Amino acid sequence: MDEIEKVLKIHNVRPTATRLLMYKFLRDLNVAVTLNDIESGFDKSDRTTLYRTIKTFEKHGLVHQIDDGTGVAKYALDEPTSTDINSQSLHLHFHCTNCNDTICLTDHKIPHINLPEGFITRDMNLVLKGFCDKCSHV
Amino acid sequence: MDEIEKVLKIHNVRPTATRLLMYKFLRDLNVAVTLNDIESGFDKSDRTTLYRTIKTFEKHGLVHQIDDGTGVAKYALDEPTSTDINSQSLHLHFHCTNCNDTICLTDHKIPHINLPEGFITRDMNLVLKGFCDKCSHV
DNA sequence: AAAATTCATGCAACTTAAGTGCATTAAACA
DNA sequence: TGTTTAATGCACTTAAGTTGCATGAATTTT
Repeated sequence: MDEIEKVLKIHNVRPTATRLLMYKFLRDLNVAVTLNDIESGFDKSDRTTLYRTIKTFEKHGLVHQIDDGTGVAKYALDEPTSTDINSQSLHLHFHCTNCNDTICLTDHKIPHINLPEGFITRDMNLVLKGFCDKCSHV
Repeated sequence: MDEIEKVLKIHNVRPTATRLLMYKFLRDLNVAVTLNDIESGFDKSDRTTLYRTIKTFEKHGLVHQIDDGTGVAKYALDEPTSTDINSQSLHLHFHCTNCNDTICLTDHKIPHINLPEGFITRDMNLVLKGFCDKCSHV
């Protein structure tokens, strides 16, 4: 059985053709993608199907959504090694304002923040903006 | 002359009726508001005018836009004491997933992050999510 | 002060992304 | 095989953001 097929099944996602293709598509990139990016990579499939596919992935912990401030949702594969759902979201993201790429800095965790009395933190989102390694020395 | 009128003029914004009202509206809140929130607070004005007004404020450093992950842009007044434009954006924001309020934690700055070689940071956005002080002890 | 210019406002329309309803098709299971 | 459950595709809707253009108000120039 295919490797990707295994991953999907482990996460309780039925391995249909579209899903296998989308997983491969995401895996072969190292940047987060919008639904439009995905759409451009697939000739056949309908936009709605792709939308629902990525949402299915998200619900089952295969991808996480990233809000980089551009106003358009992006998605990136979770680390396959991760067991804890919440640890995924606690890494930070870098958004290059030049090439518009957004990447996961998975080994950069968000530092702890002390909040005022009464505030309970359940999740955090940190996006750094600037020039990525490809765009900084141009 | 009105106090608000002075503030606008200092920032090179002509103090029209709509602008004075919107400034007062924002000042009397302690949460960030969406364009819809603003619209609800004004019977008379047109949506476009309010949109352009808040964008004018933003351009002239009177407000900053906050992206709290809800998908809708929010705005909050800058600290009037600030001289540096960039220091405004470096405080962090808290978004309550219960009441949907988003507030500026102006005296909580974003800690420094060491990035890999080649990355240049120009801006950062940190949003903590969870329960605010009003919603946590319910 | 009148004319000219610049800026603000209001209305309509457009764009883009996100999301839903429903019928059809495919897969899984009893 | 027949039944049920899930996935897909098409059409349509919603919501936020944004622009074009004509009108109205304010500021500047003559």
